[in-house]
Amino acid sequence: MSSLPFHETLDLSLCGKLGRVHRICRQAVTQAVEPLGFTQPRWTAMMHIHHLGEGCTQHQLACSLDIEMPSLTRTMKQLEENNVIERRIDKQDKRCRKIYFTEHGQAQLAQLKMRISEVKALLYHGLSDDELNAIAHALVKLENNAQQCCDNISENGSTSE
Amino acid sequence: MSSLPFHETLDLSLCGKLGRVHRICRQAVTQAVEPLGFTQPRWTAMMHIHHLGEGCTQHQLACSLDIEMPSLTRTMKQLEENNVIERRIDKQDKRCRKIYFTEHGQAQLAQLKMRISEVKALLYHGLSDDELNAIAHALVKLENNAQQCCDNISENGSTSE
DNA sequence: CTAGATTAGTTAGCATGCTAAGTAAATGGT
DNA sequence: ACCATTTACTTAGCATGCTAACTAATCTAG
Repeated sequence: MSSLPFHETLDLSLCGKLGRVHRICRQAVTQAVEPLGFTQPRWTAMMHIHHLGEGCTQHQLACSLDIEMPSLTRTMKQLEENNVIERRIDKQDKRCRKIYFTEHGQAQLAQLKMRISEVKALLYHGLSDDELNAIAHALVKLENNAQQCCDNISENGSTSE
Repeated sequence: MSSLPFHETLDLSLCGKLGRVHRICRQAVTQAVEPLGFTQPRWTAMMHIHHLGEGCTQHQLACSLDIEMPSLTRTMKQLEENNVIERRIDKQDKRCRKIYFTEHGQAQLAQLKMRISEVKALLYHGLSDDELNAIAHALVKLENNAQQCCDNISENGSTSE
């Protein structure tokens, strides 16, 4: 059963497996950081803000997170309500809202980084760097193929001649 | 940038990458079968019913799909409304609803199988069997690690002594 | 300088996973 | 035989992604 080649295994659950692993990994991290008041989209946003640097715009953050603006808007509101970030309208470009950590947010970030690295160690346990790299590259290929797939279909879908 | 080892790449998006690839793959398949009236949960369910054999129960199907019953209930209703399946209460055990394809459903299934195998070929383009197997095994490990992670936390969370 | 296009962000509402809590049937202990 | 538990399924409502359509600010032509 479990010795089937990958493409056979996935015959019935192509996307399913990815989705399932995604959900369960998300849950693992979420459980670890829940006591701090963070859900997955919130902690992910925190880490990316940290990475981009304070003062980044929501647009930059959405690109970094690879999600759409409306998805981000919701998370930003929550983080603001929880008093971990604040958004200040840019003086130069009044459309932009730049993101900063509050003092409380800084402290939370430090906690987050610790907990996340702990969970990450658990998740990656028994997986060599080679395996991790293999997954990463295969995922990138899959993503690109799927992207092309979508593009082709949407082109041919409307202008079919 | 893209030459970072996997664990570095994922530092900021641990679950994110999986989720993204999942979403884009799902979209690729969905676009292909949309003309037939199937969304991802619907076509996946169709394939699994086919695999389990007509007459399977919703519970069996949910296990096969690895989703919860309420998620399945919604999909079953939709498939029934679209006249591709019907559910008959089991004579032996009146709690169970056994699933059968309608005639229309049989025809749709044949169409589905064709389209899906086409998309699958596109998605797997450029990925060797070795790579696919590597991904599959790594995903299984990740899933198991995450599962243990969740279990540990929920144990220690409440009975902490 | 003003009209139209672009860009940043929001709001509204859909899709699909989930959990919690309900119903109805089957099962099991006394 | 009857009450408690378990099982199959449903309903209600949350979480987090999305798209479509909006506002407000900026940019670009003329």
